[in-house]
Amino acid sequence: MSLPYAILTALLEKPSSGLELTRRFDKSIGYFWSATHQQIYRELGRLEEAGQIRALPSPVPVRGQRKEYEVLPAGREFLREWVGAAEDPKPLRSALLLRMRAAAVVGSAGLRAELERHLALHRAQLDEYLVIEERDFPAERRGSEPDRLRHLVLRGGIDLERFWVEWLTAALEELGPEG
Amino acid sequence: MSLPYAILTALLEKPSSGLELTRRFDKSIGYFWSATHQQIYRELGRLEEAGQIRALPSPVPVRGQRKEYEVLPAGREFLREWVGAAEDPKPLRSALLLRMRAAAVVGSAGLRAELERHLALHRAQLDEYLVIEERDFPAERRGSEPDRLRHLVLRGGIDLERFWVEWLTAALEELGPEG
DNA sequence: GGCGATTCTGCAACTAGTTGCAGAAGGATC
DNA sequence: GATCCTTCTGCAACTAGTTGCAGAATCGCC
Repeated sequence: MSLPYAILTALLEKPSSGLELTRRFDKSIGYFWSATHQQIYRELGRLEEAGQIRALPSPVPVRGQRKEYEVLPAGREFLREWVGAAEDPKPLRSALLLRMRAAAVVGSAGLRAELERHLALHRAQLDEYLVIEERDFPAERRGSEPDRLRHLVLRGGIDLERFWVEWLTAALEELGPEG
Repeated sequence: MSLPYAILTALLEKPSSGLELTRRFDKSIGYFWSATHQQIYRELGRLEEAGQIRALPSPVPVRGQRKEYEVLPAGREFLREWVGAAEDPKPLRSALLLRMRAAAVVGSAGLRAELERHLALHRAQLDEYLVIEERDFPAERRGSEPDRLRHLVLRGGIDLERFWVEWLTAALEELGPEG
């Protein structure tokens, strides 16, 4: 649903082949909209079909050969329209909150270890974000408008991870040593 | 993926028919794992098939007639195991953060109104949660273990909404009056 | 220059979630 | 007692996302 827009954004930031995109979806843009290489290849096909991107001319267009894509004006316009479009937030789906609720009914046996594991994962992700922030958005320099927007996005990621770290910490405290 | 567990939890809290479950998924348990009536009916069928729930005996088992389901011991055990199982957090997918990133590339025209709309929605959800908290978890009373876990879940919802309210407020400030 | 590992692209088949619609039951109204 | 509206259940068809695998190109190594 948002995948085509994610791909257009990524390609505008830098024209890429399918695999390059896949790698960039493992970090950077993928922090906020993840995708597998399969989804990406399929969507590249659709976007090309729709005339929103094109493969840079290459000698032999055969299977197994890398194709670099760039965004066409129609694709840029398509993305521009989406930025201002109305689209309701998707309802929350959190397996972890759900599990806690299940634990209230059938008991919290074994939950503690799992919460600790998630806590470690979220702490790691938070650290990763903080490194990126320090590298790309140093405190002193007040960047351009695009820079400030990108920083805002990263800030969102950071505060979301902080939320999870805090919630998990509180949950572990509440569970006590046995849970 | 988590839907069967959500349904088992809901049915353990109270045996219900498909439609009752659907209504409860529009609030309460559905705040953390939403589902449409279609998903619910299909999953009820599967769970019954698998011997984890059963329809309470009714005179005429025909189409169009309400069926009330209850959880069988196998279903309770199935849920209990899931509570302690290892399951990685799903990567984040936020269309809103993605859009902000797209705005950094193609401009933020029209985005402001959308952010304001989302802000209002998140504020409303937050208020809803706060009313529930006051009703079900008054400050003075320190509840039982299950109560405390349920409160923790609600707290998660509350703090997530607070996060969005704060992020959206910061984003609107950053965008300035034109965006 | 032949061989094996890796890179890059993609097909096929699957599960999860969504949307549109429709039929049966039962109550409300005249 | 016929008609209409609502409730409840469910089928069918769709879109989105995931998983497993496989073929072609390329690169490193001997």
